Formats: sequence, structure tokens, C-alpha cells
Amino acid sequence: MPSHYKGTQEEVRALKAYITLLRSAESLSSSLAGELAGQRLTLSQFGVLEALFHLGPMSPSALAGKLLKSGGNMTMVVGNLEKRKLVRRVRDRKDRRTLKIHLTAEGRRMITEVLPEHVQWIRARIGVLTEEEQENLRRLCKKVGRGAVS
Amino acid sequence: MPSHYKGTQEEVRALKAYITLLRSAESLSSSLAGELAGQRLTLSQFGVLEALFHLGPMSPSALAGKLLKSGGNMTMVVGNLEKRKLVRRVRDRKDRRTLKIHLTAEGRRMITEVLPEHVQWIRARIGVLTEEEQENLRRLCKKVGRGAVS
DNA sequence: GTGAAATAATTTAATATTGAAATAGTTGGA
DNA sequence: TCCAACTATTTCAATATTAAATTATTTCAC
Repeated sequence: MPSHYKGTQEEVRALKAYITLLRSAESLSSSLAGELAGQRLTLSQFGVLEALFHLGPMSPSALAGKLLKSGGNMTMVVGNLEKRKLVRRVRDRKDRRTLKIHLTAEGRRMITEVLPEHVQWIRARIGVLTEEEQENLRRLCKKVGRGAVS
Repeated sequence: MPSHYKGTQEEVRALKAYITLLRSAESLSSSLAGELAGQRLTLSQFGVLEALFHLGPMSPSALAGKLLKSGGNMTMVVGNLEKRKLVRRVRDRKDRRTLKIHLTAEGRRMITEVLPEHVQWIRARIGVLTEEEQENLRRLCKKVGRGAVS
């Protein structure tokens, strides 16, 4: 976040774009986290419930892949969801190393309750951009994000 | 991260923009975190050193304001930097409630060593966009970020 | 001046996060 | 068959993060 860096015009332009990108993402996720706090859900917990809801039961490692988090992290997040009986760990009969995480009825109720509100919330926030701007933003972010696995 | 949500076209467009924004920011910061790991610095620690370097000594609460983090968090991050003697807590004579966090000589050496590399790294990552795209990205992110304090 | 309210920092408890080490289970080749 | 290599998950240690409670100090109204 070198917001006061003295450098060439090119450097300053890149830094400004970089900082603004990170700040806007942070702003969005922290507002969303605030919304979810009402349900006593963290963003990570929400991510897990949402993935299970849309993609069906899956293993911790599959969840970690989807959400770009470590395996150890999934153990913790799933554990906290399990404490609240929103998900259930089910051991596979065939390969007893692996688990499938299932939504419980209560977990399904929770995510179906919470999801529409949050879609509306996101729509409202992103809706400050015109249709064309939204697609542009997406294109630019995609381009920047791709350098990732270098 | 409702990447499989079924909804209106408008909702889907907004969600896609939202997800891509968050993912690209995540991708950038996690690569940057990887870079900093070489120096055994976290992103937060880097942020503190950088702020002190460019803006001079300041209080934990001022740092918290700059970096958009909580006060309690600053106690922790500054504490970890102080353990490594990269910063120093200096109690104010006039108002003994407040502190100023100062870079040590070693902290200054560290940030001046690390900063140019990271500017170049950011420039390279953002450099996949043309000059015009960078300014566009910044404009769009700024617009989205502003809805924040609603 | 004194006590109440305000301010700055820290502590605490809970969750998140990672990477590395440990544990448990599977599998394929000698 | 057996064991070495592999895979899935958990545990561990360190750091981050927040919100709420606590401590120390200052300030202000009376």
C-alpha cells in the first residue's frame, strides 16, 4: 500500500490502480461481513455453506480448492459450522481417509434464508456501475487476476 | 461467492463482477504476501512499515485509521514488529496515554530494501493493462468502493 | 479541585489463516 | 503379502483480525 511512493509516472499509475482495487475489494467484503454478522456467520462460513448449497456435498479438500484456502483452514471453518449443526461430516465407506461435508436441514434453511438478501445487497453495491461498466470491470479484473500462477 | 446462483440477468452480471473483483484482489495480495514471506514480513507488517516510512512516526490509532484495521490489531502487529526491533514504541511526555511508533534504523533498512522490489512487482502485475485500462480500473473500483460507509 | 465522561492503548476470547508436522488410510510393486 | 509411497485430514504454532472489556490518563463541567 505505498500510497505516497515517489516514482515514475508509470509506477504511480500502477500503484494507484493497485491500491484502489485492493481497497474497493476490502470495502465490499467488510460491508458484507457486517451484513453476515447479523446471522453470526463469517465470510468463510458463508462461503462454505454457499458452495455446499450450489454444488452439493464435498470433501474438505474440494472446499479448500473452491474457496482458495488451506486444508487446515477448512478443518477449522467446517468444525465451527459443525458445532452449530449447520453441516455434518460424513466419512466415506470405501475410502475411509476422505469425508463429505453435508448441509444439515438447519444449514440449508440458513443459507436459503441468507442468500437472497446478499444477492440483493451485492446487486445494489455493484449497481452503482452501468451494465457496460460492470462488464468492463470484470474484464479488467480478470486480466489482472490471471498473472497469479506465475 | 455465489458463483452458481440462478437469478436474473442483472443479478448474474453484478455477481460476476463482484466475484471477479474479489478474486483478483485476493490473487494480487496473496502473491504479494508470498513475495514478502522471503523477508519474513506479513502484509500487515509491511503496511505498517510503509506507512511509518512515508508518513513518519505515528500512534497506533493513526496507523489503524490508515490501514483500516482495529486498534487491537495494531497492538498485535506493532508488537510483532517491535519483537524484531523494526519499530519502537515511544510514550508521549505530554499525553501519556498516547504512543508514537518509530521506525528503528533496522526497520528503515528493511523497508527501503523491500519497497522498490515490490513497486516493480506491482508495476509488472498491473502492467498487463494498458495505461488507459489502468485508469479505467481505478475509476470503476473507486466508484464501487465508495458505497462503503452506507 | 473533584469526579464523570472521554480518549488511547491493551487485553481477552473467538475465529481465521497458513505451512509444516503428525496421523490415518490406501495402493501398487517387489 | 508387505511395505514404501502416496493421499486426506487433522493438529500445531504463529500471526491476524474483530469486538468487547479493561486500564491508564486526560479533560471538562461544576
